[in-house]
Amino acid sequence: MPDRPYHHGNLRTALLTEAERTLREQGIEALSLRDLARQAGVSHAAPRRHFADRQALLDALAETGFARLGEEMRVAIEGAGEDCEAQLRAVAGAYVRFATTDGALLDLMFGAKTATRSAGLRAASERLFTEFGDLVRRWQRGGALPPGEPERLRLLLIATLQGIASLVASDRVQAAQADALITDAVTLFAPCRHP
Amino acid sequence: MPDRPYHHGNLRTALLTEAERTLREQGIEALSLRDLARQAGVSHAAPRRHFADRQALLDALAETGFARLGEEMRVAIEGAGEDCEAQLRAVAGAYVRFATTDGALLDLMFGAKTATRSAGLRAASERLFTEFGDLVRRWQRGGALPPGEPERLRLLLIATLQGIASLVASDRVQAAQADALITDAVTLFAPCRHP
DNA sequence: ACCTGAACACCGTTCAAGT
DNA sequence: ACCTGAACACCGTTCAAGT
Repeated sequence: MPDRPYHHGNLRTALLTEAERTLREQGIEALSLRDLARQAGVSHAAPRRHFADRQALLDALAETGFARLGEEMRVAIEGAGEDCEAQLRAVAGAYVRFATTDGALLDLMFGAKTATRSAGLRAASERLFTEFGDLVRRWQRGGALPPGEPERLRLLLIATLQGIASLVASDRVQAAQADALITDAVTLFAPCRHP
Repeated sequence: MPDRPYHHGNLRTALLTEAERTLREQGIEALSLRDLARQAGVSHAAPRRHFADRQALLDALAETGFARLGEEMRVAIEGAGEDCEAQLRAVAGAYVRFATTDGALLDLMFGAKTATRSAGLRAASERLFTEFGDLVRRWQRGGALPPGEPERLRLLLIATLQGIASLVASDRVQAAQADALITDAVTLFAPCRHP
């Protein structure tokens, strides 16, 4: 008589949750399908039902990463009030916080050739990028960003945030330095304000 | 009678060269010490003399990556003439080219927690960052960058370049888009030129 | 100093079989 | 539909021994 039901019931979610934690605490090298199966209390072959291979699990992790980053950005904006520059600063802060706590996950999200790996991953990534497009247009109207083609400005903004996040995640920039970096970036993007 | 000498003679370099190629052509998942040893014609335990473990090889790869990126930047500057803005554009172009051809290597160079992994890697990374400091000061004098603390501007410039490179390496931005992105970035950094 | 060969524990993946 | 258990090929790492 087994002390757990034959069907786990929620194996896919359990694997992803545990994988995200292992990734955060021990890095990607420590992430193994067999180990995850062990921690979930299923056989090593069970994950195969939910993820075709290890790469599929990593893709799914990146996918949820994009969704969570988007969610945390929205929360940051809501807490920042009406001022566009404050919103921009808040989004940058949320992005940096994400990089600080989940640097290895960010690697999975923006690693080489990640854009076209799976349909779900691409879709999640594009959702975030589309959201940035909306934000850029709003912030242009509010005067926190200079005029110009929103699509081009959007890519430049994402690149800047991702670059700052990359420096933070790789431990080349500390928390205090990151704040200064965000300030400098916001000033740089602000329409013609530097002396 | 062996058809090759007992001592390889140049195993460390041979392993690194082959590893860089495999990384470029097949990605990091395909990189195995045993496979590299096979291709070099030595036993699977031989690489141990030169790299304590797999991570040490990856660190060494990242280290040579920083050296090569610096070298390619210097070459780009020399080919750009005296104009500071042309030099800035050339450096950005070299960085993007590096990201295009060696995206997986760039992941190793800027992945989570890479800054403090080995002394050699940290030193190589700091050499490139120091070089950016010199460039920023020169470009500030030449009018391609706004005045202000060079150390802060340096980080913002590196972040922007690294962010653009990240979008390129992950296939979220194509070559033509990358050119536009560089143009926009140079314009953004140019002292008060946007309308 | 540098490399070999055997050994160990671990992993991803496959597949026939079970519930 | 979901999971098990055995099997296979591969890997990183260790170590006594060889040249």
